[in-house]
Order: sequence, then C-alpha cells, then structure tokens
Amino acid sequence: MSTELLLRERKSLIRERLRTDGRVLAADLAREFKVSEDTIRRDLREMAAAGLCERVYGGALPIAPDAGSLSERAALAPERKAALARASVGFIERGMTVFLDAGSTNLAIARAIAPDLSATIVTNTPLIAAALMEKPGLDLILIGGTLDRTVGASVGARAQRDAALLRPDLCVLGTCGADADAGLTAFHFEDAEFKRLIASGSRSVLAAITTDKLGTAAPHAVIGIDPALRLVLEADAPKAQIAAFAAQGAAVVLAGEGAGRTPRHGNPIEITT
Amino acid sequence: MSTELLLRERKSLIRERLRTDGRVLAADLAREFKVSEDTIRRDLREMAAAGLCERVYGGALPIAPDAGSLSERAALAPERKAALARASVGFIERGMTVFLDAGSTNLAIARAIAPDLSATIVTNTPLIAAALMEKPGLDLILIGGTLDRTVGASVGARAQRDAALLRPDLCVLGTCGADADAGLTAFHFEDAEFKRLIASGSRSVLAAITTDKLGTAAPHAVIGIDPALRLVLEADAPKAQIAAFAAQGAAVVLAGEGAGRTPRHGNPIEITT
DNA sequence: TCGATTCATGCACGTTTATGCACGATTGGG
DNA sequence: CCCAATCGTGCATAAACGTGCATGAATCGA
Repeated sequence: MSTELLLRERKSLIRERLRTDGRVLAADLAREFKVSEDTIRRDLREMAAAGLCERVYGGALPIAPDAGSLSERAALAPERKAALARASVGFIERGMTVFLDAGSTNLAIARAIAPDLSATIVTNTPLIAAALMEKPGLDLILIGGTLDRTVGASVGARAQRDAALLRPDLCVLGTCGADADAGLTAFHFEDAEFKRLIASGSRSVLAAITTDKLGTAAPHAVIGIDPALRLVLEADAPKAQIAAFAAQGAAVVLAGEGAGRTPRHGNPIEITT
Repeated sequence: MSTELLLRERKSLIRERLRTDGRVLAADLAREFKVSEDTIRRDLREMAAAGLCERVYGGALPIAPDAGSLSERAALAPERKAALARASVGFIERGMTVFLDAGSTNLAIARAIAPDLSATIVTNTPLIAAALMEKPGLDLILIGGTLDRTVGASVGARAQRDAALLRPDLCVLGTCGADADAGLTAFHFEDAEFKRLIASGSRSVLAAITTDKLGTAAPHAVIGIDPALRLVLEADAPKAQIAAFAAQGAAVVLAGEGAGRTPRHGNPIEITT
C-alpha cells in the first residue's frame, strides 16, 4: 500500500502544515494520517525536542520566530503597529508586485501578510526579508548594497540603481514624518533619495503612519501629499490632520481601533469544545 | 537471462524511482526486482553511505531537499554550532573583508562576532545581515537578487554577478556535505554555483562543519579539499575523516569540547600533518 | 584448464523500531 | 471545584532491521 506514510514523510508533512497553517492539532493529524493520536503526540514530542516546533496542549506551534532583538523601535507600541498592519495588508492583492520599504511599521505589515498569499515582494530590508521567508506563497527579491544600520536597509548608490529598474504595482513607504504641507519626510538623506526614487516608479503608494508622526517634518522630503497616495492612519489620528490630507486628494484609511489584546505568536491555538 | 538485473542497473533504477516517486519502499522494490528484501536493504544502505539517498525505516527518501528553512535549521543542535562558531570567529581579524555565506552554522558565527570588531562583512543572507546589524563596528554589504527560500539567501544570476566582483580576504562557506573525496558539496545547484564563484575569488576559505555532515556528499560539488582551505570541525569528528582532510593539505581546527572543562572560550587546537 | 578468490545474493538468527492500547496523571474551561 | 480532553508511560506486537554464514556464479592467475 503506497498510501502508507513513512515516519519521516509524516514528520515532513507536519512541518509543512506548521509552516502554512501556523499550527497543528494532534487530533486532526491523527485523522488525516490514519494513525493513533499517540503516534502523533510522539512525533510532536520528538520534533519539539529537536527544536522544530513548540508543543502546546492540543497540538503544536511553529518555533517562536527568534524575535531577533532588532529594533527597539519594533518593540515600541507593537499593538498599534499591528493594527495599522492589519488595515494595510488588505491592499496587497494576489499577483501584485509590491515594494516593502524599511521601517518598523512595515515590518509589522510583513508579519501580517497571509501565509498563503501569492505575490512578489521586493524589499531592501534584511529583517523584512527574513520575516517574509516564512510565507511560502511569496516570491522574494532583495535589493542589496551597503547596509545603513540606522535605517536598517540598503539605500546607497547600488540600491538606488536597482530601485530605478523597478516598477512595482504598489510601494509601501516607511515614513519618519508626515505633514499636510511638508508631505512625507525622512531623517536620512540617502534614505529619502531612495524612497523618492522607488515611489516615483510605482503605480500607487501606500504609507501606514502612527499618530505620533503626524504633523511632524523630518529634514528630507520624500513625496508630497497627492491623489496617488493612500495613507493608513490610526483611529486616534487628529481630525484636522485627516481633513488636511484628504483636502489634497490623498485616500485616507483608518485602522480599526480596539483590538486590545494581540495573541501570542499571532497564531493562537484554539481548543473548541 | 535478460530479465536479471545487474547490481548497478538495479541501483540506477532505484535512483530513478526516488526521483520520480519521491520515496521507495524496500518491500515494493524487492517484489519488483524479484530479489530479497535483504538485498534491497543492502543497496539502500550503500546508496545512503554514498550520499545518494536517505535511509529511513521501511525504505528510503531522496537526499534532504527538505532540510527545512534556514531559521528552522538554526534551531537544530544550537550548542554544537555555537562551539564551532567560537572556534571560527578567531579567524576574522580586524580590517578584513569577509564573505559570510548562507547556512545555520554561519548564522551562529555571525552571532559570535565580537560587538566591537571592526571589519567589512558581505553576505547574501538576510537573516545573517539582520544579526550583524547589532554589531556597531561592522561595515555591512548585502548581496541582493531573488531569494531562494530553501537556501535562505540570494544565489541566482543577479547575486552571482555581484559575487564575481568581490575579492574578500576570507570566505566563510556554508556546507551541506563534506567528504575527503567529494570535497565540499551543496544540495542546490545554484547555491553550489554561487559558492564556487565566491570561493574562487577569495584569498582564503574557511568552512565550519558539524560532524553529521562529514563523510556525506550532496549532489553538487563546490570545491575540493586543498591547502587553501581551513576546516573547523567538532571535537567528536571521526579521526579517520580528520586525517583524510589533513592528508590533502587542508588546515583542520578542532572546536573545544562543548561541555564541561573547556579551559577557555573554545580555544581551538591546530592539527598539523 | 583448473583451483583460488571475489562477489552478489539469500537465509536464519537475534535485535531494534514503530505503533497501538491501557492506565493513571495533568491540564484548562466553565 | 469539576469534568472531559489531553497527556505521558509502560507494555505488547509485528514489521523492519543488521549480521553472520552458506551458496553459486563470475573472475583471475598460473
């Protein structure tokens, strides 16, 4: 009977399920593979011992994505950024080619992308690339060059040359300041240059911006507020700012508020009774 | 009798079955070739020893194209890799330009680099780049291009073009298999091509290799064992393997015993012929 | 041509492995 | 606090395993 699975194949499939679904339930696996739950539990125990998953009551979860200390910025107001991210990922549609700029909010967007989304993502940020590597459906393109460690991405001459060749359907810009008059701005000269370049070649531009950046201007201009720009803001953004952006034609989207508790890995396991 | 198969023919057919079906069962093969299961088991054992397949209970699987993503591999035997890393970082000296290849052991090396080391590190692996971003003394250069998610790095045409321009002082290669005869080998064709390219342009080459990879050969050759190569191995590496490497002129270094009474931080031991 | 040697193969034996079942302990929601 | 689901462990069993040995065919040297 070739329908029987070898032990290794079963474990391999479990790992695949973990990657794509973000979780597995012992009972489901037992039914699917037609073995007893004891066997599945043994598999999961061994995989957990090998560091391939985390055992939990009822099943298993993927190993905690190293949480690699990166930016203290990413640790800052994570639930606000997660809310912005949830509101933003909806604009990334199947089949699109999307540029994901550097920035902690964009990192949250990367993490919020559905595991099975099929799209091409281009980024100049290693941390975002690393996060996206967990999503099996994506084609990933990395823009290289000298890494600017304050920006956390490649924004130099080499990166700009690559960026100039790129015409994404959507450009998701990271932003250091956003003001109705000054437009979107950045702290670093080369970063601003890079953003301007990639945004100018994109069919549409999106920026998810936390409220603390509204009404502020960083030293270097990126792009002005115009009808090709879509802004995703928090629910507590000042009405005056929203009105000013809208007056210049930008499409403004508010992220749903509330969403108080963000579940653990973003992949909660639910035991239904 | 033309229906009888020579040993070579049988093995060849088994390999074909492995490629097409992704697995073979000892019992099926025995019935199909009209030989005893013992014979099939012997065949599979020999093929596994030659690195042509992976032996599992009940049959065999193709050689692990399925070793998992880079972040998953990094979770495997982390203390062994950390020991190798401690023994390896000593060869990265102040002022050097170093290429850090993809691989979970190399990720450990990246993490083990002293925070204040002043050097230029080039990598094609986002995860390694992200780890190195925490070390303020380093200049970082990222090699971009399409990301291969099984390798966890950029190894395609674009990356190879960039790599061809690079002449690092030291190339730290990731390795999928290491054998005195077959040399260093890799699972993926383009990855092997990339490694060969970058190694050939380097003044010296280093590879830190866990014991489980010794004596195995992956499908694609990278470089042979020669005097320009320095191998960092674990303390429990088979003496025969060490001798075979040394006999071909490679400099072999043993990482200090991980547990117990290592006098200092993994003080390496030079082996001389 | 003949004996020695090598080698692939099959068989017998004891060992290991994967799996399922039974039982008592643990967990977590209500 | 209770109850049901889930868990870990010990045990039994059948399949798969490795090893040692015998057989027969092919190869080699003289």
